[in-house]
Amino acid sequence: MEFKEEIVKLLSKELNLKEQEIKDLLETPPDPKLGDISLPCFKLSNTLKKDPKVIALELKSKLKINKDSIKETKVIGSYLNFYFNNEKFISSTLTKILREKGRYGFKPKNKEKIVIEFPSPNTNKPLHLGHLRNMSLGESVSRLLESQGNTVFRVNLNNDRGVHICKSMIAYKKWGSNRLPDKKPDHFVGDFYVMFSKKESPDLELEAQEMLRKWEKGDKETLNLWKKMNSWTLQGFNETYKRFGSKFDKTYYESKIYKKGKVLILEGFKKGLFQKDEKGAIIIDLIGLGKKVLLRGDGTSIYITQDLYLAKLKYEDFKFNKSIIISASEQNYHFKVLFKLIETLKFPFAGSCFHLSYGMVLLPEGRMKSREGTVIDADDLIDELSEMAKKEIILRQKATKNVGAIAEKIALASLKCYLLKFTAHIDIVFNPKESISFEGETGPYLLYSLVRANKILEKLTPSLNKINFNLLITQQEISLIKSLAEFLGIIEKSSKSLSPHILVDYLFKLASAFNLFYENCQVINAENKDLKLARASIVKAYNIVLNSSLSLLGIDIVKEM
RNA sequence: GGAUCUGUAGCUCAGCUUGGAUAGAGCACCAGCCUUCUAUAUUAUGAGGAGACAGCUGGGGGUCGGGGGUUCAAAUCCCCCCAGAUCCGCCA
Repeated sequence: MEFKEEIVKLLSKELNLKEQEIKDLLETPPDPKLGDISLPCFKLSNTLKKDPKVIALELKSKLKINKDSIKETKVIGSYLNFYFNNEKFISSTLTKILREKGRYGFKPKNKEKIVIEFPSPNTNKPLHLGHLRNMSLGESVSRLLESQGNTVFRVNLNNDRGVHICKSMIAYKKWGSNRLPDKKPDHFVGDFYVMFSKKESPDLELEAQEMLRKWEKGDKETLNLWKKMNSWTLQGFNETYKRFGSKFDKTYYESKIYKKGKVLILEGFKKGLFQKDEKGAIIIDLIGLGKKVLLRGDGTSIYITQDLYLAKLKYEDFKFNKSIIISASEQNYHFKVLFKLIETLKFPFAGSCFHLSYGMVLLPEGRMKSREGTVIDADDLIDELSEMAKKEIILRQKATKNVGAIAEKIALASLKCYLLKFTAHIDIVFNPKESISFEGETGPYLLYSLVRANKILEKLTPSLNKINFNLLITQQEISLIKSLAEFLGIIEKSSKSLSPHILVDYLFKLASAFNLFYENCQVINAENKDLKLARASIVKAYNIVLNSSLSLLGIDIVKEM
């Protein structure tokens, strides 16, 4: 990075532009033969009124470069290209990584406080594959934000009341014969939801609505059943959260807050921000978003009412600078309305809310539907992947100890990596077989390359003060080191744009650079001791960056596989 | 009908915010590349095991959905059209 800074400073003197403006102009050439950093001169030609080629040539002759860090400059086409002094670049990059270790790429604490809400499930059925995408994003985005110095609060909302909850309850009441769960308790509850849906009729629907009224009136029998079944579901959720590595700083319950949004709407109505329609409901006419009911004619609240209150509650609890909600793209419209409402009410956090929307996770067979029971259950899927990993390990006759524990880690790595490697907002088709393959752009591929690196480090420990970096001259060594240096820009970009896929994408490139190095440059059997140590320092640097990265993705590493 | 998103290699996707050098990966396909031990009458061949643990190289394959526009320059910006997904509920 200091190389780039140096170029920026030199150029800003010659071009009479701000450093940031220069920085934005600079790019990385598509081919290393074209240099390490390049300045396209097309835009400059607009203001300087000269042929871009001429500008590049003039700059080249004017610049007083320090040969110590920039080996040479070349004009190719209308580009002015800078070539780093490799020796200097290598030693400064590796020294930095080996010194900073796990802090490499991380920034010191700032004052930014960010609340991130996920996965906010309904408590009438177990977590499914969609929730896993939600949770993978939630955890990795949280960690990425923390890596850049922000303080992050993870919060979860249990949607634990409403007609959908009553449906599971009705089915249990009718056909459950008061049984206790004989399986994972959230699955037990979910079975009754599916049962209800399969037998759904207008009468049953009415019964569910009637039960909701009883619940809201505080009917004891209904409340007891609700408490019992909800505690089963939540207990099951907690097991899954633990297995998947999700933790929350605070959990909200819809049942406790669903009435409280009312006041906010009524206040807004008094201020004349909202209208009443002919049925007495309070509505708002949002330009471009249509008319939206905020409070029913009978005075009861709806989804948007509660979400408005929750937004305010989160602000009161955490005084955040930024609030992120992770939910499926189906809800894009809902959150647009919510944020518009927050603006209309002029809440102090207006403009600081962000919906991180993710696309649906489809199966090769099509969309999952929980009411039809065609959902991919989260626990079952992890079990299945774990089993597949186990078979693979046994097939390869490796890791005879702890096969189960290793298989579980591989399964989770496969899953998380697959769910994070795509841009969040697109729909994806989940392919279990592809996700767990040991080849290709997969979690196991990354884990495996880390294992390889670690096996070398078990036999050789580089010590910083004895390394002769000048011995590192092969193409594979240099390109791996350049790739390691890119981590700084990647972690920043990935965090800033809330896009773990940028990091994942980079890791595949990095791992592939490492594999090339591994193939071509012997470490343990290197010609002499100095080269051995120098190369081991690259391996160590790789180990550091990959460890950090996997951790940022919420992926646990393995020692062997 | 309206809104949002998506369309890039046979398949799955990056790249689009901020327009720049031959449009990149992975999978699949084709052609290749280590050392050593064991089995085989021998050669061709090649099965199984081991290694710093399952690696690598090259190749073919593209109307960047279609059309128009802006620009010195468009996958990227603007407009129109086509196809798919989602939403448009006093459900959550």
